Amino acid sequence: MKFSTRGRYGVQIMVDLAQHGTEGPISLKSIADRQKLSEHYLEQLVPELRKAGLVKSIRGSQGGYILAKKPEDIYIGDVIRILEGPIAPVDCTNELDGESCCEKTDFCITREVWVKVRDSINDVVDSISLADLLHDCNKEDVKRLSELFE
Amino acid sequence: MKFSTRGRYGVQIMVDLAQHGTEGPISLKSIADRQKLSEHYLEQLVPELRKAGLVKSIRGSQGGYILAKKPEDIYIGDVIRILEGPIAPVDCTNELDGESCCEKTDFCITREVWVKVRDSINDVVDSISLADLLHDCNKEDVKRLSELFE
DNA sequence: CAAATTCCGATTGGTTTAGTAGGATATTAA
DNA sequence: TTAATATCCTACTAAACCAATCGGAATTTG
Repeated sequence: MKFSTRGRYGVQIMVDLAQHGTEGPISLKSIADRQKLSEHYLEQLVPELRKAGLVKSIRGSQGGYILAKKPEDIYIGDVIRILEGPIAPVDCTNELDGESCCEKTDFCITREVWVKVRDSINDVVDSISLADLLHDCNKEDVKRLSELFE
Repeated sequence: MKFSTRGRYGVQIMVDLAQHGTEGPISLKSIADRQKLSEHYLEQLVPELRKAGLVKSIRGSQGGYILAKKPEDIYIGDVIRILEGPIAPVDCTNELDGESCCEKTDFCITREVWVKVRDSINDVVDSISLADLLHDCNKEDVKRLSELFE
């Protein structure tokens, strides 16, 4: 029960863009350097965020990416679902009715568990915006930075 | 973000045992037949549930498995964690402090997301007992059975 | 003893994951 | 106009993981 690197790196990319977005387009290279990730691998992920309308790209020299919306309007759930596909702890929770997948078992008694888990995860990630994360991050940054001088 | 078959089958096994547990030891073969699963594969899973104290085994002819506790005292979360390992959407949420894994990123801003997801999943699966599932199942069974005669 | 059953370790085929390789296209700056 | 910097795009690959299978050994009942 793990998120893959796609969702994790995706959130890191968005946070990085939010933190540096005031400085004009941010190149993948600079994100990869800061976050210690493979630039080439990120190249596979960011276009999907672009196609989904979460970031905009500027090609060519001095180009890069910027957020397509305010951090307040970008939810972590969207980032994760774009890169990982729908959040569904088991496949049959994706379907509208549980009929087609569950004829094997006793009327799919266990389905209730997976549906509740699915809804709970989606509720959490859909309740956290990029702005929420940044806000906490800044407070944390200040705290840790000040600790360095104690 | 999926549970593997280990957790899913594990819950199915426990539900099956709860449904038929009054009839003495239940063989894996009968569970595998009812749930349409590979008996040999289940053989890998059930011993782990036994070692964890969730089921008891009776060896030899006419042997099988029975629940080791009342269905009210068996929580789905335990079944899943025994078979899948700790529920942690990313690895670093397993650690007591986020220090050792997160030096790469900007003070691990994103960790907050994964911690909340982890806690939310655990809360859900730890709030559902085997008895809860059985209760819902029986109502559903009755409803569906009656629909067959309409 | 024969059948049924749990128990145990090794192996396998397939899929997924995380990344690499190599280049095409677009833009800027010198 | 040319060199440098970027995004963009399609393949490919090595390693890990998953789901299951295989082949038996040990235990108990009838």
